[in-house]
Amino acid sequence: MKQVTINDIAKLAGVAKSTVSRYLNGGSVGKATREKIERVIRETKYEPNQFAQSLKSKQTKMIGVIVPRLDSYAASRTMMGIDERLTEYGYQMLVVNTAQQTEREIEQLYNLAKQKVAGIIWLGTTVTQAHLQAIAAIQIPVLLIGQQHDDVHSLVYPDYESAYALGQQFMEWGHRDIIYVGVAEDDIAVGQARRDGFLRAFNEAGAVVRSMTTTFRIDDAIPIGEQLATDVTDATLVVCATDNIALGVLKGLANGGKRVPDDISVSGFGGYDFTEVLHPSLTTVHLPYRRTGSRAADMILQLLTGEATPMKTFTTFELKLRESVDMLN
Amino acid sequence: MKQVTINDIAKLAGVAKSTVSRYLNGGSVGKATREKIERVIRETKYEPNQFAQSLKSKQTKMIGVIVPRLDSYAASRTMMGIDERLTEYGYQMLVVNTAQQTEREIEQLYNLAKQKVAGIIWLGTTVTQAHLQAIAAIQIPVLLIGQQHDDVHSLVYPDYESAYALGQQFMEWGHRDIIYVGVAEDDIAVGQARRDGFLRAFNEAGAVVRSMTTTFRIDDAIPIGEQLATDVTDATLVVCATDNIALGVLKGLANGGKRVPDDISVSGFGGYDFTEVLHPSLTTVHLPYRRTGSRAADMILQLLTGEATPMKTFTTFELKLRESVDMLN
DNA sequence: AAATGTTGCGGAACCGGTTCCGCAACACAA
DNA sequence: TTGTGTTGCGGAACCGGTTCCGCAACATTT
Repeated sequence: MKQVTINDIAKLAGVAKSTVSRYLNGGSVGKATREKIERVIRETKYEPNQFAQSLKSKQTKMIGVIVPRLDSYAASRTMMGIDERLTEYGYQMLVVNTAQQTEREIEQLYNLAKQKVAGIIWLGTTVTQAHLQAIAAIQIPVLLIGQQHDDVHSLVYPDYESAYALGQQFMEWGHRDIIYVGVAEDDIAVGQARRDGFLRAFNEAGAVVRSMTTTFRIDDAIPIGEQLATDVTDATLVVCATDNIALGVLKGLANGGKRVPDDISVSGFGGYDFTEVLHPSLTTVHLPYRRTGSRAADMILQLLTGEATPMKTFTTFELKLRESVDMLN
Repeated sequence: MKQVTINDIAKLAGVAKSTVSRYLNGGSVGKATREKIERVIRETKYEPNQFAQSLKSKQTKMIGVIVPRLDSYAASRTMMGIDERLTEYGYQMLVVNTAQQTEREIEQLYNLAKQKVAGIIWLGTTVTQAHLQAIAAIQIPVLLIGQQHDDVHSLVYPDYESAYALGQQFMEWGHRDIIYVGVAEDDIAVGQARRDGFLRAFNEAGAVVRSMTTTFRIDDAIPIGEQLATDVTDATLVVCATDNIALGVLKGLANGGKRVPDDISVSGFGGYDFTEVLHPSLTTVHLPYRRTGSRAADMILQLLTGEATPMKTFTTFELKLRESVDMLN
């Protein structure tokens, strides 16, 4: 069960180890020797030691992936997409979790660099100076998903545009008294872009909006729904910044005896699979997480080869207009 | 930006590199030299090269985690738990995805061994001879989660017992005409143990059971629900082998105009978070995925140190009796 | 036939650590 | 003073690859 080394191969084939190495890396090797080496390698099932290789080359066939949470739908789907493509190209995905702590993101950037990953895909929530500094320092291609910054290659969701589009749809359907449930602003994409997209649509139509803030956790949104159920309000629609929030709000409303969409409409954002099988099915924006993961893998691989790659790329989106939002007209 | 090496440290501190190495690994070093080395290391921010270390030691501080799918709730939660604990102990998690293909599990066992992970946590679906052979061959501790086999250390969910308990509860509530929606038998835990647990409870009470089989995908369960909605049947309860199946069945029933639990009851299995916020909230069995992940991390670390560890450990479970199943009496 | 170019291959150095071995310096017991 | 243990440290080998350099053998040109 001992490791077969290049020395063993060399000895068995009766050549120098440098020749074996050259054979493995496509250098010039004569026909006769090539065949000898080939045979020995096949027989011994030789596989090069990756540490020895990396020690010399200062590189690995790994792409680091920094995720804020392991158990978010978006992160899972994105990881699937990344992994799929990476595997095709003989790369491996090294996932590191930051448990939503910004400092850990920075820590992990350095850490991944120490581990000599070939590139890093970063599912970001916010971009700070410390991030940029780290990225500049580590000298490794970094691709940012979900947020944008001029100094980092990024693959971004059209949060603003899709929120605007969905908002316009709601306006068209006659909703004019809206409750918006968002998240804190330090998440630029979700906390700001989505909100601003919606607000623009609402403002353009002259709608009344009441804004509230919660977290990404379902549980925190339930009381908001309950509150809304008891409030005396003329609002016809609750617009939520994520599907999870919508889920909590729906629950809260149900707890308070309100029916959706008969008493009030609710929309989500993100397009989790199961939003379709809810009853009522949830109106939301579908973001192509998985495909985005695949594209991210493609892009980081491109960056590795030094190919020209646009700094910023937008993904598509798709409005899922379903039962949870009523047409008033 | 160049790597600082142990040679640099040795030179700067005016000692031999072996001394530096000894200092780093807790060997005997005099006070004066220790302080010199300490200072130099601090000033240069020296960090040992992991490849060089691994090359010599034939080990890494990584634990491989083999998962069938990256986007399953159970897998995500389990990974969280694993990662949490591993991080505490200075280990890293290397996740590999098998996309539900058994051959890839085996491939990955060998692959992880090649990468010299210290241990492997395997979220299994089925245990074949090829698996056992691989595990024996690679000479690395393997911990199996979710399935069991006498020859492999395993951490297993009480699928049978919890299904039996939940089934008994349903019997107590007076359900006697049951539809069971399960998955294929090649998943021992889900396809067999859960089913058998339920069936035992149903049989003991003399209930009538009709069994159906589907996949783990929500979409595949929808037609089943729809079918059930139109069928002329006296069944009062649909028992599903997973929450996802329950979700699909619920949708199908809703599509067919059936109300849950008024017209018919539905139960799930797994205890996904959002089953609680569904309306109606779903009766299910909660399995402690996250904690199990943490325990798995503990156990694999124990195995590494050669500590005695039981071959088989059961986790707890918790019945979540909620709105989706009616009490008939 | 001599000069020049090409190709195949071996030797040695190197990547950055760890570890074994042996020597020198010192303390302590006899 | 001599002998015996410790302790601290340096030198060298080693882990398993890659790469540079140079030499020999052969092919090609003049």
